[in-house]
Amino acid sequence: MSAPTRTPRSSWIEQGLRALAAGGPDAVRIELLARALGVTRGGFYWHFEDRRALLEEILDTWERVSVDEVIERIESEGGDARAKLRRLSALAASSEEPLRIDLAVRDWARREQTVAERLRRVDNRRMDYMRSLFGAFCPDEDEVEARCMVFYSLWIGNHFIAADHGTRSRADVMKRALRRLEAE
Amino acid sequence: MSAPTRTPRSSWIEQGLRALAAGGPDAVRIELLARALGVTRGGFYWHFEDRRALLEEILDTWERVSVDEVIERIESEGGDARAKLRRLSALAASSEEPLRIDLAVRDWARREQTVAERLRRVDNRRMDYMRSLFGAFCPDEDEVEARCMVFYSLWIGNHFIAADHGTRSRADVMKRALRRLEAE
DNA sequence: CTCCATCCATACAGTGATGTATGGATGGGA
DNA sequence: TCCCATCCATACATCACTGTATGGATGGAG
Repeated sequence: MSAPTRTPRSSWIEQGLRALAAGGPDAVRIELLARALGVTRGGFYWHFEDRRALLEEILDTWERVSVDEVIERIESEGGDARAKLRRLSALAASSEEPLRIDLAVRDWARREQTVAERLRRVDNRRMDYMRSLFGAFCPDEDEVEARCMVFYSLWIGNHFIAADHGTRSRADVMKRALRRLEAE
Repeated sequence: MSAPTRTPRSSWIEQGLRALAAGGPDAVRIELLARALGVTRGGFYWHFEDRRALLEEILDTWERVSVDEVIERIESEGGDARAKLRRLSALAASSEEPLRIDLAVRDWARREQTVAERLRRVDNRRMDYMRSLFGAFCPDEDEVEARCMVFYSLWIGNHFIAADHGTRSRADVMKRALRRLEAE
């Protein structure tokens, strides 16, 4: 062991994730990351082969974290399936960075096959978790699948849809939309 | 009148929309559009002030067309509200260019205020149309709003979500998810 | 046939990024 | 103390694109 690694690999990845969340993959520019980190690009090419390699690692960490992060956060507080679903929808309604990364990756996946595959793995794992929650109080498997899709679509759509709702707030509309998903 | 306008304004906009659909706003590069049109950038700057101006006009045409296009297509074939909703969901399930533009704009709007405002206008007009359809057989206004949100979220989410559904097809799951929206 | 609106090609200067090469700087371990 | 792993700065060549300037080309109107 030696030298306290001043701007380690992980710093570049973290900054890259921030850039991805803010402006999509095209905003992940080494020059800009370096400026944000207060250094020049000098060290970057010591850590990474090229920009492509950074993008890969950014996706690696996203894929590794984005499922566990969500599930652990929900599971940690206990409660029954309905309570967990309510917390999950509350989490999905927030606009924190992890969620913004999620949306950026989702758009990115539309034009890059490799990204699409990662997204598929993430979505499948999250779906599995949701299936377990809905399955806890809903016996019909087709119905469970449909509710998962509605739930997840609301989760995503909430952030991609810009409509107003008259006197109602978005939160109210979401509440009502989610309510019937909890039925027997 | 004179000269048959070989590569008119509209050609640049159309090509721009294609690029936007395929790769997002960052893919709308004048150089590339010119190459795709078989000309050089020479004529571009005769038609447009700069790249920004093209982007504006691309959004203008998208905003002008993307609502009417959808509604006219649904209304033209008649039927009752439920039939129209079924045709609307079928249309939303397709993966044609207009829809891909829609998704690209949706992501773009997350980082550009002016784009977000346009999207808001479009989403509000579409929501109004959906309200009229659900309102035709659903008396409770809060319920109408919730169903609109679920419907529209499925519409959008269907393309941003990459999950599999075991033995079921996505179409089956969507069908089941949409079914209960048609209830009294 | 000529003219003019319309459009195109080319050349140029400039910008902001990528990736490479090289010579440090820095600080903990031996 | 000095060595070496780790990281940084700088300079360079290159690329892709933007916007400007200018001199055509083209073809219908008159």
